[in-house]
Amino acid sequence: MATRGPRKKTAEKPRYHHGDLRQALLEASLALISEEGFGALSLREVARRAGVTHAAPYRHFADKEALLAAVAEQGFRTMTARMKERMAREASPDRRLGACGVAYVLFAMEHPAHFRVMFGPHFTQPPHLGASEGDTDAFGLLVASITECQRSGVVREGEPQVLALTCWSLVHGLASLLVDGKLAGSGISTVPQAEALAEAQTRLLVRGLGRASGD
Amino acid sequence: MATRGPRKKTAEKPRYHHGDLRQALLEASLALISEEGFGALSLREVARRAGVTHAAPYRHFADKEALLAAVAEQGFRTMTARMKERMAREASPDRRLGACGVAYVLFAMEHPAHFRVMFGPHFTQPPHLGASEGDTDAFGLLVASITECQRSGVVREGEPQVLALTCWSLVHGLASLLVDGKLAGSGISTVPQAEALAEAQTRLLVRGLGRASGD
DNA sequence: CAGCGAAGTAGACGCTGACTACATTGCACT
DNA sequence: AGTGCAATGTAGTCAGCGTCTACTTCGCTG
Repeated sequence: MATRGPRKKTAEKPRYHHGDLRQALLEASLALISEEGFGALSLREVARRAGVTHAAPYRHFADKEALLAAVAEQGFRTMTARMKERMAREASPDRRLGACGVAYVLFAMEHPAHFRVMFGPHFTQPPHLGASEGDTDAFGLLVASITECQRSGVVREGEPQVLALTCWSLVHGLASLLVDGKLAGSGISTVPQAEALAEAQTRLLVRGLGRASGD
Repeated sequence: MATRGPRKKTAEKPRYHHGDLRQALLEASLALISEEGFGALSLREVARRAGVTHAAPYRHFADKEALLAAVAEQGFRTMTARMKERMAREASPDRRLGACGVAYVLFAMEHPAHFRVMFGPHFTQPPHLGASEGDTDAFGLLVASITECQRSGVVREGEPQVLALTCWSLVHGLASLLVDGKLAGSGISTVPQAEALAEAQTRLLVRGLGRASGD
C-alpha cells in the first residue's frame, strides 16, 4: 500500500496542497493504531503524521468518528473481497461456507487495526454489515452461502439468517479473542495457528449445522 | 444495587470522609457507561458523580486503567458466579455445558457495561480469564465442563482446552455482537430473545462436538 | 488530647477534539 | 490571459481530559 510523499501514481502534479490528504489520513490512522494501540489514536497525531496541521483533517471528515467510520468502511470492503476470493477457490458449498468463516478470521489477524475500528465500541450509529449493499455486504455473502448449502442438503432446513448468526458469532468471537490477544495465553499468536484453529472450528460448526438427528 | 449516601451495612459511622469512595467510583463508572456510553467515561465525571473532586480517585486507583481493571475483575467474579449458578440447575453434563455458554451470553446482556470493560480494547496488560485462579476462572469452569462431557461420552476426544476455545469463541462472539447492538438490525434486542438464540447456538455446537463421524 | 497518616481539595501542566478567522492555491469561466 | 471563487490548509483559541504536586481536613492510635 502506500505511495508516500507527493502523488506519483497517475501523474506527478500534486492535485491539492497535500496531494490526497484524505487517503493519507486513513493510512496514518491505521499505522498509528498498529504501532501505538487504539488508545493512542488522536486526530492531532494522525494529522501530524500526514504532515499537516491539527485542523486540516476537518476539511475531509466532520469529526473523529467520521474518520473512523471511513476506516471501517474501507475495512468492510477489504474483508468482503477477502471472503469472496477465498470462497472462489473452493468447489463444494460446505467448503465454501467454511472458507467464508476462515477468511473472516484471517482478515482480523492480518488487519487487526481495521478489525478493531470496524467492531470497536465507538460509533453512535452502528456501521451496517447486517443491512448493507454491494461491496461491503459480508453478511449477505454468508447468508447466500448457507442457502446454497441448504439447497444441496449439507445444512439443515431453517431460516438462513438465523443459522448465519450462529456462524457469524463463532468466527466473530474467535477473531475478537485473537485480535485482543486473549488467546496468547493459550499459545495462539501466529497467522497459521489462527488459520488452523479457524478451520477446525468451522468444520465443527458445519457438522453441527448438518441435518438434524436429535432435535 | 446501591446503598447510596453514608454507609450503613456494618455500622452507621462513615468510615472515611466519603464512606466508601472506592466502591462508589466503581458503581459510578458502570452507571456512566450505561447511560452515556463507553466514550463518555472520564475519571473526572466519575469523580463528579461520586461527589468528590477530580483528584480524589487517585487515592484509590493508580490511574484510569487501574479503575477499569477493578471494574473488570468485579465483572469476572459476577460472571463466574452466574455461570456456576446456572450450571448447578442442570442434571446432565451436556446440558451443563450449554448452560455455561448461555450464562455467558446472559451476563453480557444483563451487564453490558461490565462486559464492555472486561473485553474492551484497553488494558496494556490483558486481565487473565485464560490463566486465573479461584473466583474469576470462568475458562477453567468451561474446560472442566467439557472434560466431564468427554468422560460421559457426549463429546469427542481431544484436548479439552482446544474444544473450550471453540465454545468460548461462539458465546463470546454472540455476546459481543449483542452488546454492540450489531444484531438489533436482525430484530434481536431483548434478553429472552438473546437467551433463546444462545440456547439454539450452544445446542448446535454441542451437536458438532459430538463423537466424530466424518473426520 | 496530641499528632500522624490517610483521604480529599485546589491548582497546574500538556494533551485532546472541536471551532473560528485567515491565508493560499488550483480551477472554471469569461 | 486573467480574475474570482471555492476548496484546501494554517494559526489561534476554548473547554475538557488524565495526571502530578502541594495543601487541608479528618479519624484513629498512642
